[in-house]
This record gives sequence, C-alpha cells and structure tokens, in this order.
Amino acid sequence: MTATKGPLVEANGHTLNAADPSDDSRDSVEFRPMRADAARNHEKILVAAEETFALEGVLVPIDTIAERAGVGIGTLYRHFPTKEALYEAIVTARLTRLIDTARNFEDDADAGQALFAFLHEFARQAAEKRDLFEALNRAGIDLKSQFSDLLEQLMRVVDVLRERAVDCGAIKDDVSTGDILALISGSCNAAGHNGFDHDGLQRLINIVIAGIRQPADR
Amino acid sequence: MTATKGPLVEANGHTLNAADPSDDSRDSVEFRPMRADAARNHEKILVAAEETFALEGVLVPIDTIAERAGVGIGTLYRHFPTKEALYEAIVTARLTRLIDTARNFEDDADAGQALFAFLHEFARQAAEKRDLFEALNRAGIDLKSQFSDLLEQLMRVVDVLRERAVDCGAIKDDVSTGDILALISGSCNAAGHNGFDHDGLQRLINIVIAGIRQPADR
DNA sequence: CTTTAAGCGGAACGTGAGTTCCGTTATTTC
DNA sequence: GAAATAACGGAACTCACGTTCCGCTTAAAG
Repeated sequence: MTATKGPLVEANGHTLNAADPSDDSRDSVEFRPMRADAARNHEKILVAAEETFALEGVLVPIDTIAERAGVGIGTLYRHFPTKEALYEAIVTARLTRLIDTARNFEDDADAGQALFAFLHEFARQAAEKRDLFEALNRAGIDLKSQFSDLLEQLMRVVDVLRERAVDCGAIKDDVSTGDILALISGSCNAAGHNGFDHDGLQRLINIVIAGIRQPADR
Repeated sequence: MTATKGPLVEANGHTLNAADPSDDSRDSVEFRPMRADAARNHEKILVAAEETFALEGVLVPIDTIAERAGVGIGTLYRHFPTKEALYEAIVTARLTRLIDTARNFEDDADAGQALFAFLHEFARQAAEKRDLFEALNRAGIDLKSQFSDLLEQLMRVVDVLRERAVDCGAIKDDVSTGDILALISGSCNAAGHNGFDHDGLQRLINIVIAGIRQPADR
C-alpha cells in the first residue's frame, strides 16, 4: 500500500560508478541487479521516509529516518545522494497519486459533484501526509522549481474539472483553478496546525465549496 | 507608524543585574533611565526586526536584523536575550493591533458587514507582514503556548463579531470562529506562497465569505 | 570454501545559526 | 576634563544538521 515505487530496484541509481570511459561502447549503461540486502534497505528507507515525512515534516533530521529504517546514515546516503533527493522521491509519489486521483474524476457524469468529491479527497490525502503537503506550500525547499512539472500537471487536470463544473453551472465562472488549490491547501495547512481533526477539515472544505458554488437561483 | 512600542524604554529590561539580595528593601526594583545611545539602539532594533521579520519571516538569521539596524550582534543581545524574545515583541504588537482592529468593528450597525470588513482587514494586515503571520500558523516556534493569551483574546473578540453576524442572519450558524480564522489565515499563507497579489488575496477572502454567508432566500 | 567487491555503519567533518564573552568605546557624573 | 561604568561590537563558542570517509561486514560468484 505504501510502496509507491516498484519493489525491484536496479543498481546504479545514482552511484558514481568509477567506470572507465574507454569501454562504454557496450550497450549504453550496464545494469546489475541490486544485492539482496541493498534492495531490502532501499525499501526500508523509502517506507521510513514516507512515514517520517508524513508525521514530522520536511524539517525532520535525516538521522531520524535512518534510525526509523533501522539502517546507518551511510547506508541512507548510499541510496539517496542528498536529503532532498529522498524528499523528492516521496513527494513525487504523492503528487503523482494526487494527479491520478483527479484524473479518475474527469469522466464523472455530474461535473459539479466530481470537482467537489475531488477536493474532499485532496484534503484527505493532504491531511494524512500532513507535513509533506504543508511543506509543499512553503518551508525551506523551493518547490516551484523542483516539482514544476507535476504541479503544472496538477493544475491542468484540476482545471479540466473546474471547467466542466463551470459549464454545467455548478460553480461560479470567476474562480480560477489557482484560487481553488490555494484555498484547499491553505485549509489543510491551517487545519494541520490548529488541531482540526478529519471532520473539522472536511467542514472547512465544505465552506470553500459553498464559496465557489453558483448561487441556487439566479 | 512602525513604532509600536513607546520610544522611551526603561533600563533593566531583562539584564540580569548582579544586585545583591541584601538591600532590596528599597522599593522593589530600581529603574534608571536608559543611556541615550542604548535607547536609540533599542528603537533601531525594533524597527529593523519589524521590517525584517515582515519581509523575510522568522527563519531570517539574527545577524540580518542586527545588520539592518546598524548595530552589532552583541548589542542586539543586550536588548533582547534571545531571538525568540525579539520575535515575541514584534508578534505581540501585531496581534494586539489585530485585536484592536476587531474591537473597532464590534459596534458597527451592520453586523454582517462588520465581520466581513474585519476579515478583509485581517487579511490585509497579515499580507503586509506576511511571514510573521505565516509563522503564526506554523514554523518552528510553538505559538500556542507563547501567545495563548493574545490568541484567546482574538478568538473571543472575533466570536463576538461572528455571533452578531449570526444573530442578524448574515452568516450560517454552523460555522465556528475557529473555522473562520483557520480559513482566513490559511488563505493568507497560501496566497503568500503562491505569488498572489493583494487583489488575489482579497478574492480568496471573498470566496470564504461567500462560503459562510447565509444563502439569500432559504 | 575462498575470494571479491558491493554494501554497511557511524565517527568525523563542514556549515550555518544562536548565543556568549570580553576588550574597546561612549555617555554620564562629579 | 577625568573617572566610572553602561553599552557596544564582533570574534569565538556551541550545537544541530547535512554530508563524507573509510574500515568492517556480508552477499554473491567461482
């Protein structure tokens, strides 16, 4: 469930192999299967990082993750060259999942309900992995550049949901996708830092939805 | 305008004076007027901290503030024993101002408009001092304990605005003050980190307001 | 079983930020 | 003006965290 990456990992993930540049005419790059313990550790690190980042946020010391994974710091760095690389792996998986979620709503008959259901699901995912999405909006690392591709994809697919909802008269036409995403992620963050439980967050989302809804009559 | 604290500051702000405990029968504590240069520097530090925190956020190195104030680090620490103390001084002033703002809306004839106007003003103040209010919701220092008094005051006065708005039928009765504050501060944060300008933020606030409004007919 | 090297662990290093210390400077007092 | 001392400035210390290095361990190949 939590394994977002395939369980089988190839070697040379990032290791600067001391391959001499003379005989590289073989077949571009040569892949050797990872050693058993290495593959095991790779997975343990990913799992630990996912849990730890979700619970503690980006600011958590890397040692905490290594400890949780039951490996040494050196081992962690053998698998991920920097803390940021590990963080990126986790957040990329999360963003990808979120985008997939949005795509699954694209074909719903009721475009309004599709958008609203997605927003609730967005909040649910963000609340679960709270500190990661909290980090997604701010904190230290500049996400704009690091995840620009995925964020753009997210924007685009949510924009589809929004447009369809506008077309069927479910929501106002003067609300941008950026507005919606800002409000939802802002709600998640605020909820996370103010001790809101799951129901509390969904209540905030409902208020936002009420705010973008097309008034009944008109 | 930016001087929130009074310009005249007494000595012994925090300095651990080596007063012998034998002759303290005088008049509790003795205050000596601050030396002229000290008072000047105290003010310069406050001004610099206010500007720097507003612009860069809590995470800014303390040296930056000292530099901006044109004083040495040692001088800064003579006036404020820790970075947190300085930060607290600034945020306390900001929170106090915000609470005052809310109080000024308590007697408005139109309770609905009073609440909405306050929310816009809240957002305006938060956006101006962006990183401080961003910090107010998260980041490092635990505000819950540090500013619990002021936050409680804020809650209470906003709750008055809310109740009055409910009573006059302007907003729904199932929205809590915590919900409202979470949504507004969440919007400010999201706006701050997504390049929203002033109008963009006020647009978000309007969506939130629409979300808590009592539907027209009903 | 032996050999080989991939992989492991964690001590040690580098950096950046908060804080302290103390010799120097400037204000106040007499 | 000189003495006394409050205040200044910034070098240096501390501590936390990311990262590197290297001797040891262990999986894999023959």
